[in-house]
Amino acid sequence: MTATPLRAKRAVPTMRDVAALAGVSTMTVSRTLHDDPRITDETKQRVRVALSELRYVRNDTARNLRIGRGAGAVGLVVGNLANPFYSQLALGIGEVVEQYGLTVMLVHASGDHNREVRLVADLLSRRVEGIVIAPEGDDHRHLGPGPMHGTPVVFVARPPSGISADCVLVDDFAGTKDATGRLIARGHTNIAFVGLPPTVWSGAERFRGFAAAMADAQLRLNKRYVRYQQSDVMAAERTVRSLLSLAKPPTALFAANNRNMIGALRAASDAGPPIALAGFDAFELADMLGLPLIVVSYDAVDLGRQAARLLLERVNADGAKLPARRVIVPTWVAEYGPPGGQYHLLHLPRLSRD
Amino acid sequence: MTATPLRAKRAVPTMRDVAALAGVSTMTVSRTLHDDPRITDETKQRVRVALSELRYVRNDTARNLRIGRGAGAVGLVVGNLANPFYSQLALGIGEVVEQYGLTVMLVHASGDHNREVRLVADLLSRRVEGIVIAPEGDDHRHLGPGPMHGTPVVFVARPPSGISADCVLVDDFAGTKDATGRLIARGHTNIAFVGLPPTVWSGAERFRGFAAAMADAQLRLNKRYVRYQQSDVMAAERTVRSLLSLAKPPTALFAANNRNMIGALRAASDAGPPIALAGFDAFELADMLGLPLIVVSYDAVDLGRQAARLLLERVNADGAKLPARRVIVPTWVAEYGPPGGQYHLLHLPRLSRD
DNA sequence: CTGTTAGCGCTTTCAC
DNA sequence: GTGAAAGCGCTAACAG
Repeated sequence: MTATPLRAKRAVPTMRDVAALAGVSTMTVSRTLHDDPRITDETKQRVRVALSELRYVRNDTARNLRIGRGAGAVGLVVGNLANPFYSQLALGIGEVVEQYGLTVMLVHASGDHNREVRLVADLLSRRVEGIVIAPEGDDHRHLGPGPMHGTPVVFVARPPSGISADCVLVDDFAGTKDATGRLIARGHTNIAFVGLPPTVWSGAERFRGFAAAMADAQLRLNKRYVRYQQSDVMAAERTVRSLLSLAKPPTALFAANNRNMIGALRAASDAGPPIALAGFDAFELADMLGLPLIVVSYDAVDLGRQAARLLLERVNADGAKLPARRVIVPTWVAEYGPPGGQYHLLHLPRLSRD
Repeated sequence: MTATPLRAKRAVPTMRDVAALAGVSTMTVSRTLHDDPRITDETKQRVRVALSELRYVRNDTARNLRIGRGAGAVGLVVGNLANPFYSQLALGIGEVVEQYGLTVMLVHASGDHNREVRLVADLLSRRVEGIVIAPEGDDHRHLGPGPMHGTPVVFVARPPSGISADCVLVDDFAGTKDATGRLIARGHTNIAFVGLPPTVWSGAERFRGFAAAMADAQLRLNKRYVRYQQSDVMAAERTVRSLLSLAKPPTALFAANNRNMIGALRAASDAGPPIALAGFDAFELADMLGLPLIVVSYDAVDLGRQAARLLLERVNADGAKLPARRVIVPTWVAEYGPPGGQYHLLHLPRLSRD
């Protein structure tokens, strides 16, 4: 009875194994893999047989170390993967970087600044070629050229503060102003704003757009109609419920993002004074709710693509100084209403009915 | 993986630089980083000053090579990141692997088998510690122990075919059977099935659950009510529209996934014979549509967690043979209806119950 | 045409 | 307590 060695931790074959089997040196194997024209076809053939015999897979970790590259990956730091914005972003980035033989290392900061700092350091020690980040907060020192040792960083959705870097932003201001203007055009004057924390850039910009539309129409902002909070469906629902129970409730509101809009929808679906809704971020089935709705959309996948392109330009620039660039992704506004077109009748009763 | 050469020769300091600055050897730097007790506190202090002076970041690529580890990452191969199932999966996996100091390398196969084969080979050459995959098709040879050289693989949502591997599945059969049973309990006998291609496992299982519920109720399957197609909203919409225009249209249908359900909703919202809807996969706002709806849900984040746990056990088992395991994630059924409870009156007029 | 040498940045081993 | 040497798997540079 022969003691068949338990194949414990069968090591992945290296170039040495292939070379030994083919009776050549490792360099010949390496050159065969790169299809170096100087190697004889017969030799190549022998090597290829050994390669497939052993099912050789090149160790890119070792290769990258030798050729002075990093991990051959770009880091993507997102806040909340459950938000479709981030999955679309990842999609767009992956699409572009893949064409350069790079992959995406995805990490999830969960909205925690300290965690983000740790994760960025971690990506750095893994020697990613660059980082795309939607940063938390407005302390971006850990993303500066010093700590990053020149590893390129592209900001998405928020501009860098205190440091200089490329960024790709959404046209938060214009989108919000446009949508708010449409509420006003429908005759609303008492419009609430269910906002994000004003410390986050998009929150501030969207509020600015809201305020600009109001000012253009010579409407004054009612402070009791302006609320801020973390992006959270339940919190938004409570906020909107409290708005609706005011002595003089607003007749319309602008929800500063997807999550707030969903919360507003839930609150508005309860019995209560009717309210017209507008908000930032498209969401599936918006058109199927049978409710009058104004939605600001943008192409998050394209935002990812653009961010990846900026990043790769910088990676390839090889230390040459490019000026910091800022790309603004456009928004558009969609309006949905009930199928019968009984918009005002059904949902804006203050305008034509009651 | 051969692509455009990227050369980014950034001047990240190495241990040699730190050692030189501190006037010690690289070993002392290494030991200081690991807080080796044999190094004097004064020496450590000197090294630490140099470390922070240069903002040293360890090169984990080199470290992993030396200590015989891979990339310190797990590969995640998904079909369609735009599907929330995959983002939730990524979330659960990230949550677990991060506790072991690993990151997630995310790649996107876009439903293309050949692409998937390439991407898996690529992850392998990057020496990921393991792979979680929701594979396309039923040819899983590229994921067998031979090509993978023993790199652990965990299948999600579909079981391995032709090879043995761990997998985490959704209880497609039970969920579908339960939901279909509820349609039957409401008096429906003419029930359509808007299915996935029967070649995908979850498609087959969901159909099996549907058929089992019908058989239990001694109802016969009407072939004209059973349709299959790619998971695509517009295709599903067309399919359901054609079902509704049959001489004798079904009074209810089961949509085999999220995408098909959305398509069915769109078709059913047109003028046409009313139809009761049931389907697989939760979706946001299901409860807000004001439509009678039966939805099969499951916890995709937890599915990711479980997959990651199986994978890590195998990674840590270090070659010891574990038997292939199969975890089934449970489903539950939620029923939604219009707020007024006028369920049948509004949407199932053919029924006289209640 | 093919092989040898050296070294990417780190850590294991052994010497002092 | 600290350092020198060797090598993880690969490839650039130079031999032959």
